[in-house]
Amino acid sequence: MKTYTIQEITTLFSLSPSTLRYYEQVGLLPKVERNSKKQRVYTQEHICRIQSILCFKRTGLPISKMLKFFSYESNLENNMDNIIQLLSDHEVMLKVKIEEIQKDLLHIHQKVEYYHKVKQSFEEHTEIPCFYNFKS
Amino acid sequence: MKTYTIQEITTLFSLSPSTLRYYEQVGLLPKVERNSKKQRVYTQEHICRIQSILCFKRTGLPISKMLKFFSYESNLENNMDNIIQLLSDHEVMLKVKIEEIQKDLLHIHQKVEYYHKVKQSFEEHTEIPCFYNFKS
DNA sequence: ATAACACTTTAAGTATACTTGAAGTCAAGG
DNA sequence: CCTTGACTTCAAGTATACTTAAAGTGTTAT
Repeated sequence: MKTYTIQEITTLFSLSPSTLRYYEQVGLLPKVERNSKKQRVYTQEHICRIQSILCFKRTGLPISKMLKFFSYESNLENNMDNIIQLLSDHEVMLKVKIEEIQKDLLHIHQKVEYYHKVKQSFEEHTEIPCFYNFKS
Repeated sequence: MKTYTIQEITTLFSLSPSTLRYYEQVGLLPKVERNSKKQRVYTQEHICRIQSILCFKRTGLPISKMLKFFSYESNLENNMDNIIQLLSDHEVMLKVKIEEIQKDLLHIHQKVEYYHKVKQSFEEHTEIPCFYNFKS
């Protein structure tokens, strides 16, 4: 089975060695075996786990909830409802957040456009447009 | 001109009084006038500013950059390009992030579906489906 | 008058997620 | 042999964004 050094993992995921050790320490990564030099040896399993962690991280799931998720996962029979609940909650939260951010993106885009107009008026010595009106 | 107490602002935006004082302290909110009791008196201007702050906050712009933005805004003539740069960078970053999060949302949704299936198989004593395969 | 209430200031504390520093181990190369 | 490089541990430090505690002020209610 193919294995990976900590360096290979850091380049694969743009994570620092410290972060990987930290994730292991807090329990996000399960037991990482060591080679004869006591150095960490990562496997495909770890890679999958890190992908999950980063997916959760990008979407704003805190480490505490990731830990819950993985603990449910490791004892699935007794946590079927818990795991579904946790994931569904996160999914719902995320959908709301995406909607919010998309509205905010529009606002920001309108600000960019506004300042482009202001710049133009400024360069042409014409009138400066009214300030962009924030409507939430 | 209509004015607002700190309490009114907190209920309007679901922010704590401390947060509002903190925002003022770090310079996110410009000079807040006081009444005879030395209590803060907020105006429509502050409300607009808070809306901007919260928009930036939701989209992940750190306070340090908000401060830059507002300082550029208060001396626009000399910062036309700076303000456009800052906003455009944020806009680009945000678009990338939304795409990322939408992919992640899909993954999470698939996990939810997977565990629903697992639950079903478990209840019906049928076979448990293969683990959902994470493809980034 | 005295207590309650709504604010005030200042400094210190908290949460989250890392990051850094110091000191040590081990195999390989000059 | 001794240095270099890549790791190791463990504890302490950092960044960001608040939050809380302690002590005080001024108007209102009993």
